[in-house]
Amino acid sequence: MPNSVRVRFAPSPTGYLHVGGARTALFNWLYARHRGGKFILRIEDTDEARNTPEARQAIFDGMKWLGLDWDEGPDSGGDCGPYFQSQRKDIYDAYFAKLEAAGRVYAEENGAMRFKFSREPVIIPDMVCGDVHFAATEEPDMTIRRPDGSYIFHFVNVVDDAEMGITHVIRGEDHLSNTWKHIDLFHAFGKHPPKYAHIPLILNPTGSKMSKRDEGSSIQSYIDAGFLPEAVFNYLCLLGWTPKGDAEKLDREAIISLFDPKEIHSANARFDMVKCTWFNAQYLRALEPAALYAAALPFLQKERLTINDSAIAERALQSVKEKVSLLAELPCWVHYFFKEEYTYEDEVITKLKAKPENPTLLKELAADFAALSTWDEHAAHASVEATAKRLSVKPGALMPLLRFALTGQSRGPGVATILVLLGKD
RNA sequence: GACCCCUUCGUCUAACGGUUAGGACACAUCCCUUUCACGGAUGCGAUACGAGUUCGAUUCUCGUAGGGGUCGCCA
Repeated sequence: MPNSVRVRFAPSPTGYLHVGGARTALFNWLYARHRGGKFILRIEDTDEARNTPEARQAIFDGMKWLGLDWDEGPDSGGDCGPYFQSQRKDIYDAYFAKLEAAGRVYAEENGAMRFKFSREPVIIPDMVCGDVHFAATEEPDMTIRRPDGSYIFHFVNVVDDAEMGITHVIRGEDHLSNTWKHIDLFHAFGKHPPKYAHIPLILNPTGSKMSKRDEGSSIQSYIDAGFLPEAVFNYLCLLGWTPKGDAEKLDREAIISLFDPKEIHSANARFDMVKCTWFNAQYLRALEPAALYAAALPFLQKERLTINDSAIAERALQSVKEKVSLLAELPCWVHYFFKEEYTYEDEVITKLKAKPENPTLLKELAADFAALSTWDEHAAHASVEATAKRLSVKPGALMPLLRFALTGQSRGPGVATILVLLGKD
């Protein structure tokens, strides 16, 4: 059976890609993929004064990073283009003419054009909120065209949804109060409105709408902090929707098959960076060595660490991956594997100086290491224990000492692992 | 102000009208352990308030309070 679901994400390129917008895109994308329908990206750039190329790029980059590919839209083409509203003036003019012919518009003194509301009660059947009733409005008629001939959001949004054959509008609940205006317009065009699903908003930890200043509001900030896209994808899905069953960590395919917009909650959710970070730690640990290396490499390079041996780097990263939550934390856990000069933590210096016998102990360890014919973790570990026995000290006294001397840090991977990766010399 | 949406542990949430109200994150304690972590175990912790319907309400209805949103020649 041919599937006719067509959904869209329609951001306006006036800032960064916001988490709220990203989740709206995500839910639309999930619904399209779940139903085998089409996901369309449309750029709502009718407000020339506020649009920027950077913002437009941030939308593309953010969506690609999250893996939200669009079937129709910029770079993808499609039968309903162009997908930039700034390039669709002819279509809007034609639709405007229909309204004019029907006597539904009139001019202001300065040339702005208003749409005459039908002023009838409206019921919005919403997949999330149920039937939402609005009494006949007493608001003033709405402006749909500026004096310069450019069109306003409500008008272009409806025209494009009609023109592009959008079947389901999944968008933030902040649009619910305006939806009756859109339905009024659909009727004026002689079209059936699409099905609506108004999804809850993402709130900051204080409980108000996420704004630019809030941590995690920009998708770019996740990229910079070293989040994995699949972790953010997973976490965002769980804000306002719960899949059947107990599992929370679900991959893309599982979520696609489980997703059902009827299960979307109607209450707003607060953003929790701690839990989002926890998801990232989970995904990080599940990474294969090669994948971890690939993901971490840009962060290592950013700290100017030069990798001569990628096999060693893979193993080094592997040895600390369960100690961190974000990729950006990795460099300071592994930097001593990649450079000769590194600073010692104050705490470490203090401890090394605390016991005068330390230099002697280290020399004894080195002597025993030198006698080894094989150099692997097992041999290194056994050697340390033998040294301890020979000197009548606890291995537990030697291990931290070695770590301090070799890494300058008080924490890290197992000492034997460090020894092997660093090399016998 | 008018209208719209919403209200279960601190947070995200589960629960055909019948459960000791479940899980996850966080937090605390313990175990594991050369460090830091991971992992395992245990604990802490909620139905906003008030009525009504019902044998029985987290669940249905109404009211109150609180939170959020919309009322632009922004989107």
